[in-house]
Amino acid sequence: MLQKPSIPQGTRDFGPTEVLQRKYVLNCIENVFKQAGFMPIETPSMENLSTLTGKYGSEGDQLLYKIINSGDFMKKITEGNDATNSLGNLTSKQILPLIAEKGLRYDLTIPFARYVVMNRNNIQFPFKRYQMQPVWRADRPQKGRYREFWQCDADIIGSDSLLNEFELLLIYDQVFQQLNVPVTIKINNRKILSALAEACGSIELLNTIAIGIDKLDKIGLDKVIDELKNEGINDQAIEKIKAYLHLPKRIDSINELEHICNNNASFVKGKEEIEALLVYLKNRTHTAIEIDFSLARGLGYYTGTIVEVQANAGTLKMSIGGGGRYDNLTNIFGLNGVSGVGISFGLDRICDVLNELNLYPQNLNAKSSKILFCHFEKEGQLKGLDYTLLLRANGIAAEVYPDITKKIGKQLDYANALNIPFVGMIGENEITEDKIMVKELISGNQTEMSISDLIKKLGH
RNA sequence: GUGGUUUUAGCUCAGUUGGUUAGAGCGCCUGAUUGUGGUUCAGGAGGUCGUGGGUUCGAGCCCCAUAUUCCACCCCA
Repeated sequence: MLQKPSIPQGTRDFGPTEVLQRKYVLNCIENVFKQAGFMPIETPSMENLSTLTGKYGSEGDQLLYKIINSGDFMKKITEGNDATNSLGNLTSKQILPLIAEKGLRYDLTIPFARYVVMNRNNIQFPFKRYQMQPVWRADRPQKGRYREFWQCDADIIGSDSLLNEFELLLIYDQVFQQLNVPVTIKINNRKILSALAEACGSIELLNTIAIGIDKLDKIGLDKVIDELKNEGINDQAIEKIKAYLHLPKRIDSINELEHICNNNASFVKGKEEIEALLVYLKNRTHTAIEIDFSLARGLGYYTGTIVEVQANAGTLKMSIGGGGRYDNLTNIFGLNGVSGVGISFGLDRICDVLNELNLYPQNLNAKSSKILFCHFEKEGQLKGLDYTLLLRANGIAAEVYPDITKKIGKQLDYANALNIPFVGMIGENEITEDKIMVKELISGNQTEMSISDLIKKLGH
């Protein structure tokens, strides 16, 4: 049965060019991570569902890919007393834990927290780790949004110091400078948002308010206010939020905030943290850093500094990186009093931006082979093979045209298509003279030379 | 998860109110050039029209289902 091949929605194949482009970005990020003293770890693609569920909010749980149990996965259901009758009455939510106990990881932070708790006795704190691996989300795909994508995370866990925040911002600064991507780094502090929520009546409102004001740049002030009213925020609180959102994106605004938030405890702490971070940042970074009190970020576990990176050029409006401080992430796994802070690079979106802005180095997809040996019969091919091995032994990448053909044009086409700069032609004359006709494809110039001269020519 | 959109040759796309054998450009192959490519000229191959049903004498075109693409929500890297 002939079947048209396809891949699942939201996944992609990467050809040689794309893989090389992705590796270029990965290398850049990894080098900066290493230079800043971070050590690599890797965790499995799948985690126990109990590790993943409930960590990303109810929305997040729905986006988790679940892995159906091996073997007779219906056993636990059919074993029930009134099994056959009740099966139809069970909801998906009730059936799920009976048939699936593993899921694909949704991000790298939760698996990291799990790793830290499991290895706490072998870890030297503060622990600086980086991790570059794919993650999966059962989201509906669109531009810049995939079901399988890579994150590159760096986290420092086991230290409260705001120096860590600074180090991570510096990593953003350096990576995007090296990649030549103009970006804006936005920072805020969850404690300021908590202070606002408290001033509006209750800390319970934090999530509602955060989600609302996070949309400010996208839908505008009026619509944000409308949404918050619909969520049941009272008029007095609305006035406070309005005043909050009217503040210019500058650190000076913090003084106005003091009044809006009644200078409550959360506010005082948040202000302290932001100001301490600014001391570190002063004159030490090149990227535009924006204090944006409307930045909220979705993931629920952040408790202090939050950060998000957006490209200033190109059409991608979504963030290409983000992170923040989480004080209690390891608590859920039974380890208290360990604070961490981390950032993440969205590899796929960064690659999308580089692609659109044409920021990849020119010769990235050039084949490493310097020369292709062409020939007309078996004898020439064998000669070319010996030359190839000799060149490789001298550290020069080379290859032989694999098929025997009289058509030299075809062999030249091949070299052209693959950006191999030289061809070495070996026919009857060359064999008897023990020479190679070396042609440079760009200029079309060709000269006959011995293999030792060729090694010298391509040697450096 | 909600609403819309896309799918026709290897690629980018035409295809009229349903009507003979579904087209173009680029690419590919062959030859002019039996040992010299990127130019030119001549010729050629390649399509179950995303998939499965239905309506019709007749469907690329109309209807239903499904997959996929992109977009807006939701949310997020």
